[in-house]
Amino acid sequence: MSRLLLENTPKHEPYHHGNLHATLLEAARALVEEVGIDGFSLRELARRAGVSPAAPYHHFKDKAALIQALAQESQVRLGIASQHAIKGITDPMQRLSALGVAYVLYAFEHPSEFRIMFRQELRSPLGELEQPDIEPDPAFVLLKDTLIECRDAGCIPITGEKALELASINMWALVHGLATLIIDGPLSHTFRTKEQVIELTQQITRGQ
Amino acid sequence: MSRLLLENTPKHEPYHHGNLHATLLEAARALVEEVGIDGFSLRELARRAGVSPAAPYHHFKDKAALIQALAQESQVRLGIASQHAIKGITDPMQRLSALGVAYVLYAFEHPSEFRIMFRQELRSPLGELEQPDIEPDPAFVLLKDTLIECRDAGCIPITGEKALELASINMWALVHGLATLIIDGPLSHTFRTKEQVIELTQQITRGQ
DNA sequence: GTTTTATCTAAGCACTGCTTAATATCCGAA
DNA sequence: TTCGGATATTAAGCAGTGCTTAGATAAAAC
Repeated sequence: MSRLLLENTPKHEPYHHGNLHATLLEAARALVEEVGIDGFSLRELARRAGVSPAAPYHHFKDKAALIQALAQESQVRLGIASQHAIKGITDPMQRLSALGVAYVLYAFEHPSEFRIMFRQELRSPLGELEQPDIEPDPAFVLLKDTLIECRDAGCIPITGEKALELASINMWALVHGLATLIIDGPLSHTFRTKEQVIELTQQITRGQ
Repeated sequence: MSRLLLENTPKHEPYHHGNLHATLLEAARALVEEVGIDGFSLRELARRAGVSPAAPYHHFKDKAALIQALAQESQVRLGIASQHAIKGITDPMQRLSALGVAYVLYAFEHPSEFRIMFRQELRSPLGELEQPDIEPDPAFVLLKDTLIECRDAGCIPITGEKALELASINMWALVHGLATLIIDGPLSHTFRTKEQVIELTQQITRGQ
């Protein structure tokens, strides 16, 4: 039983350095948030983890693979944050708005993480088609589900599967664009505080 | 008279290498489009321009400054493309839609250029507050103007300056998010051809 | 023709990603 | 208990990078 549990989590811990794989990811997250994705280097990461510059290459194929892993973690975190945001809210439209705010807020509070999630160039350096499975973005799934709730409750007129797809793309593009403009674009000068960001997002998503 | 004209354009051309400043920008644009922003290097650029690795530093403070200049050029180009897109169209709502399509299409056809325009990290490496003036994005100005046309024609109910600001942010975020999701996000797998992109954008912007 | 100014190069420093070969540590079997 | 094999890590080095400093070259100004 406990054996099964151990086999489930593929960590070979009590070897040399403890669990370097996890340590690297953790340190990488902090480093990226500190110096940005362009200032991020594997050597500095190794330095901070207290290992040699070559050590990370035994846990990640290359720099891009590590960043890819980081991006996947962030996707999960964003999904969790989204679920947290709608917990306790019953009205479908309010759930939808809360999801939007959670999305933009996550970008605002973890800008480097957010950027990494949408930088395809970083992930597969030369189209090596090595992505094991196109895992669906959990935040997007949640958004789509909530949109269905809204439709079923009669709040939004959506007829047909295609209209649903379009509506979800619409909503996603809206909050994603808002997030990008706020953290990297011209809106960054105007909307600085968390409260301003929340208010703007609510106003924008309400208009839908 | 012609002297005045020459003084207007600050090129000191017939020196050493001809006009290296412009040559560098041109070659940089091609190089970035070819290898992406992360694969772009000043040394390779110098190589292609046929000058020494140190030469570009006499025309641009550093790599970030060159990319900044490139981004500014792209902003102008996007503005021109937008103007081109609405030329001849009189109906305000159709003009608005055409603007949206032009925006997304520009991103689709010049993805590297588009990314550069929205990568603040690249431009001022350590917040050196050296940007001379916050020049307004020409494409955004055009969008706002067209939105005013729509309001004045009675197509969209907008009351007050603040509502106008919100509506333009709304529209901008929508097309910007769409563009980002198409070139860097999950929609890149679904929407591949120019025709697909145009159709999607029209459907999305029509829903507004 | 000389001086001044603009333009470019040569050489080098510190850093990077990544590879190859050798080394340390642990685990399980003889 | 020893030992072989798998696991984890290091050392050393290559090619490439951004950027700086000092010097060379050519055009402009006088």
